Amino acid sequence: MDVKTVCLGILNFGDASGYEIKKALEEGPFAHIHAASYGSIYPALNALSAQGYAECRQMTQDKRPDKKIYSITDAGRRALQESLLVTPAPDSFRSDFLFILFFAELLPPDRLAELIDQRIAWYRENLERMEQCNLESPGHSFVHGMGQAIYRAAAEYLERNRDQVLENPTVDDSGKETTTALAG
Amino acid sequence: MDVKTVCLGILNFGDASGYEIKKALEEGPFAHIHAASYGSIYPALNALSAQGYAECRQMTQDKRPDKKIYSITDAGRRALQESLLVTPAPDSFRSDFLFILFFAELLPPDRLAELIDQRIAWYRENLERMEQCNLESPGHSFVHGMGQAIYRAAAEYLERNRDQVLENPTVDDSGKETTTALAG
DNA sequence: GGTTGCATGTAAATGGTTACATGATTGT
DNA sequence: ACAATCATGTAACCATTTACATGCAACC
Repeated sequence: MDVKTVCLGILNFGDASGYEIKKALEEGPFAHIHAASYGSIYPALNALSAQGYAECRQMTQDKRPDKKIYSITDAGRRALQESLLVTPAPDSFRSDFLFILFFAELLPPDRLAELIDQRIAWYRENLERMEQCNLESPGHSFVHGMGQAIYRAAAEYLERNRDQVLENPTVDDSGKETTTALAG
Repeated sequence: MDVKTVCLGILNFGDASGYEIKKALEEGPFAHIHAASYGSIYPALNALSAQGYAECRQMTQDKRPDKKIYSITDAGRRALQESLLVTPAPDSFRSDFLFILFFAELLPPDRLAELIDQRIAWYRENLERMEQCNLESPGHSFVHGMGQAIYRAAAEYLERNRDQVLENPTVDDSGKETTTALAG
């Protein structure tokens, strides 16, 4: 699912500019599903226009820079519908946080505590923002609810196990022999 | 957190070959934290050796291709510890599944059901595999437990809400005017 | 006077993945 | 006979990010 398809999907919800698409992807309804930078959004919108999947009208604004509002076309709607039918690629997930946590024993305990507390705060903030959010479609509600369920579980886990991992004394690994223990 | 650092981290757990590192990343203890392909792992291991962060010894095996077993060096351990102290980049997450679900109304109901059921099965399989898994360090247990908590929440959510989203009649969007509704 | 928000865009660099090349062994 | 597992590596390709370029308005 490339940025072009993502933009098309957002346009299917309503007309938008590149700037607004970015916002939808980071704070709006599509937050945490697929991030993208301006460097990929603007070229994607140009490509969509060139293919006839989107139309663009210029908007001169008062006391604001000009805007380019994109609308999805019938061809675009058809293309979107088609791309929704392909087998979805497996989720791609990368977490520096979890990677670092894996080596909890190698971290200064106060740093570990800071890391976990920041993460709890992040989940809580997002949960709050998500709760006061108007849902426009069944699909939106479903995905939104799933996100909340996951964040709630993550936050609760961190809160419950925070002290346990902090109490564990930091292992002094000098002279510790390394054994291959990667299976399972 | 690039593939080089990830390899270094895995080597800190124990000696391994490139092939074994890949396995650790997809089925082993590091599964679902950071994926990588051979095309990035092998060059990373070469770079690690060139920098003196890892050492390599050739292993001629019986009835198997030769192996190159890498070990982390003291310099490598120091480099790893340093990279664990930097502020972690925000998690990067991309889900075709959630993106598609967002447009549940545009999908054939049977396709929607198939998608959700496959996903539930995926979570359940992984949960089972994770339960019968030996944990080697406090960090490992912590991350592992968090992964389980999240997968359990996701699976339960899908099971609870599966029928609700399927019962919702598919909206016929012909002639529906599009309004900008991306905020919040 | 500095930062944030609005607004669009490009070029270079990055950091990967995919496909290819090779080949023995074991299981179906 | 065919697929899968083990095992390493390269080169071409790809999508996307980062940094740069520009500029006005509002707020503190």
